[in-house]
Amino acid sequence: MTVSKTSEKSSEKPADPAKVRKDAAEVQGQGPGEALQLGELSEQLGYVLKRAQLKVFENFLRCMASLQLTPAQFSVLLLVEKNPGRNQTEIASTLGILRPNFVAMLDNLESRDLCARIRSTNDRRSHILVLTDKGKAVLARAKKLVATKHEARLNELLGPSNREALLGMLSKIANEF
Amino acid sequence: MTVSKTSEKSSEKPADPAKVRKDAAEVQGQGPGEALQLGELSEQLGYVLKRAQLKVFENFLRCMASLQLTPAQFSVLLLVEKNPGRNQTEIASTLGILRPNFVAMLDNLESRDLCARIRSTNDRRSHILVLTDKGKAVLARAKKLVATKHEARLNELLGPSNREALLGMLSKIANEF
DNA sequence: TGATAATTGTTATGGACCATATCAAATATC
DNA sequence: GATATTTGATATGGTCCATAACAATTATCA
Repeated sequence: MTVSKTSEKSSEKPADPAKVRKDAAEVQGQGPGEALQLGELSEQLGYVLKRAQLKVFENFLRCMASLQLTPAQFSVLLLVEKNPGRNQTEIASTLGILRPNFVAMLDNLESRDLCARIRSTNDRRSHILVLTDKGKAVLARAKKLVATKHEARLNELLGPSNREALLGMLSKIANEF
Repeated sequence: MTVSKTSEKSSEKPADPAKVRKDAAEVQGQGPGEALQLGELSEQLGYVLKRAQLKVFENFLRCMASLQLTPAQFSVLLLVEKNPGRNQTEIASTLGILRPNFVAMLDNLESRDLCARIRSTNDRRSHILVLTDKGKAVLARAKKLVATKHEARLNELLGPSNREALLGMLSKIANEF
């Protein structure tokens, strides 16, 4: 990749490899040799938020290992249980899942006999979604696992009132940001 | 996909399509026709956390549109500025980025003349990372944008003390969960 | 010393997730 | 009844994440 020395749009000096090597030389073998300084990174909301989310999902997956449910799948089952008789578009869109991507997800859940697509009699284009008996049973077990292993862990880490405050602030961000 | 009716491992009744259709019939055209009920979903930490994170990243990208910096790229620049003279493995690992995936990221930043790889004189296997002058300038502008547009938005939404509390709880989750 | 192991940056590759365009069937609109 | 819209589905491409493998270099240690 050849970069013209004078084609930079801005008025800044062009990159000077010699200068960069000189700067780097002053820093060779510097640093305490061990832990890096996070610096302002630990004050960036996005950074901390992302890392917390990864940890929470990781823990969720561990808690659900016996049921083989991902967070997304769990949310689909919860939503279908609460809103039976809705079609794919409605369920997918309220979860922020695009319809094309929802197809494979439902194929998976249906192949495991957790939920079912039924052709609507009102509108024969759409598929009504319902939980199967097995789906209801699995979801019930999943809820118990989440409550006793996952959310309980949160409570012992933050305390119930902090956990409630955290949820409130995150909801506010999710809805009003 | 043919599913044997009797091959289920569990002792539950096999899937009964007629039963499922009957259950679905009771629910055809049900629901208020409009908004779905989120139900327990809005109490699931993982769900709210993920949605908040998406919103925050989305806002971050809008604020940084003029500089074309993603959250991940911003974090790399911040960390290299704070810890000059470290190699790729060190920077990548403290950010939770796997070394193979860090290569393309650095190719990008280097091609834009924001940072540079310098062969270390101590260990000729490793590449020392430093910001270029342009990289330092861009990062300075990025910090200002983040502070005035991004984090300021958070403050006006939550208030400074809540924002601080939120950061503390998220850090706790990220580090101790 | 010299043979072997470990590390660094890199490439290749595959999976998961996300987004867009497009399609046939069914329905809505006019 | 012609046209437009909606629904589920397929194909496809992009991004991010994870693993295996490789050459160059350095560390280990017999």
